[in-house]
Amino acid sequence: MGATKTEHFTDYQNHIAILAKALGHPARVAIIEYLMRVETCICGDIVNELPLAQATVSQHLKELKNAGLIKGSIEGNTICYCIDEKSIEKLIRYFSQITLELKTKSCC
Amino acid sequence: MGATKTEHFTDYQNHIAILAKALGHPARVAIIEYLMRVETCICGDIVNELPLAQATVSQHLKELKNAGLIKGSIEGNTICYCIDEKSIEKLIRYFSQITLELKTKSCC
DNA sequence: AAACTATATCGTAATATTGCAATATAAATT
DNA sequence: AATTTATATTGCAATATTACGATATAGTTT
Repeated sequence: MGATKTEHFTDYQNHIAILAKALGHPARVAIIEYLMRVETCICGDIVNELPLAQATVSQHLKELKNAGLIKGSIEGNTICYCIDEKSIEKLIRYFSQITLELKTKSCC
Repeated sequence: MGATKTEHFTDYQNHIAILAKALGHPARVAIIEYLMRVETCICGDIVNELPLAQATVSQHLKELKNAGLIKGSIEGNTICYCIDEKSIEKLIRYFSQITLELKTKSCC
């Protein structure tokens, strides 16, 4: 025991959880916000932006990438990381559906 | 080392991360969806809905509650858990802002 | 080619999460 | 009051995450 029992849940539930989990760390939230702010994708600066070691930032970027929240393309020496808008939109749709559904219910 | 360095991030970043982290497990996503679906808050059934032991479900409920995603009110013997709409709306606002900002950028 | 720069990976320690059986608590029913 | 029902807590094992120094990889510059 100890590992998440993903097999008991739907693909959709697992996917939402993966996206949410990737955003479940303030450093990764900060990375997303940084990528949102910068005009160009000069992404090496992410390390300088964050109060974490380069190895740690690289690991966080990897997790965001694995979750599909960002995508990175090699640009010579550097790597250009960008937010994958589609995943953010999926989250918006999901949460919007929840609030919409809640309007029809009378609870607490 | 090993623990998240929350002190280096803003309250807002930490709060978004807390909300996202709470949704970062398929069981908790399933709980939210169940609470969204049911008309009344007969919430003891959550245990029956999920393929997890009662103790595990209780723990997941606690985490959702700590994050502020759900609220529970004691109803005699049972407890009535409900989604806290405000936290979902906060997430919608947050992600909407991100996509809005991205429209003004040209990236990847 | 040697040195430099940017990023990833490895190894590892500290900490957190997941899951559950067993037990505790507390209200409801008999 | 004893039993039942609903939920929470405790304790613990398995696993995952977080963080970082050290090292690897690969493109760039000199």
